[in-house]
Amino acid sequence: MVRAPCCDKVGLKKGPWTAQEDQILTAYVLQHGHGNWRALPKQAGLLRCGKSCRLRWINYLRPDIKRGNFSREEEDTIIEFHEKLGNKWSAIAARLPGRTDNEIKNVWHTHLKKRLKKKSATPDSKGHFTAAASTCDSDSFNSSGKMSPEPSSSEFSSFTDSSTRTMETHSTGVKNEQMEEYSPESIPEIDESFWSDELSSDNSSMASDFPAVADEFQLQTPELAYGQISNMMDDGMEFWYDVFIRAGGLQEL
DNA sequence: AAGCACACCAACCGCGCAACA
DNA sequence: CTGTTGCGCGGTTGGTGTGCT
Repeated sequence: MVRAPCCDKVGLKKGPWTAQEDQILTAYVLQHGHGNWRALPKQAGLLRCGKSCRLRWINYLRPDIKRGNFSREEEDTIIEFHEKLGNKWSAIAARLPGRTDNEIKNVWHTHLKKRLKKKSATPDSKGHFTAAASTCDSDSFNSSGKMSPEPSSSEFSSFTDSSTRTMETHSTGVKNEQMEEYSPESIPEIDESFWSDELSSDNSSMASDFPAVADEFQLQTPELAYGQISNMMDDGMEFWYDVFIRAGGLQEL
């Protein structure tokens, strides 16, 4: 059977999401749940296809999304399960709470594949290193047939670069239309404890305001919901605060 | 300073599958 | 059984930032 592409309707928007669209989608999903993705954009007043909305929500807007650099443990988990499962990114993502299949896929293609190649590289008889045949493919080489440059400072320098940029920009739409309101100095630096489930006493005391949010996202506790939302706010995205309030996530201020 | 190549990642595309009428 | 619909997955693309020459 032949199915028309889901985004073929004239008037449906494609490309990067704007902050306003993010806001509308988030508010709608928080209030009503996603239910039927196909019908959601129409009901929410978005000029997007349901597929696009679903992708945006799953890969970016979900409050339990974990951003920032991958820990060594996470990298090892990805490698381990990729060995077992192959390119089953969703299955691998299921082992890494807060990480999306898309993110894992990107990390694999941009970092871990190279890392494995490097590991599997063996010196030839002249003492030169060549990639093992089993892991060598065309994208190791540029058009002129030379090896792509490896990170210079350390094997994982690109992870640091990646996380820094991720924290600074988040997405094209947010960066362009929302994040510009915040100077880089105004955005607090975020350390590893940012994503920890360990809660401060502050979080615990405030968390009673977040049962609805915790329930909505099947987070373990209201404390966790509060922690995640606080993270967003700390990240300079104050407009999320309004979104959650409007969605009924806060009982009172 | 400008141009180019590369790295990164958000988003799109097409397909397969399951549920349902 | 067949066709339709919706969802989820994996592969791919395109835009943007960064670093090098």
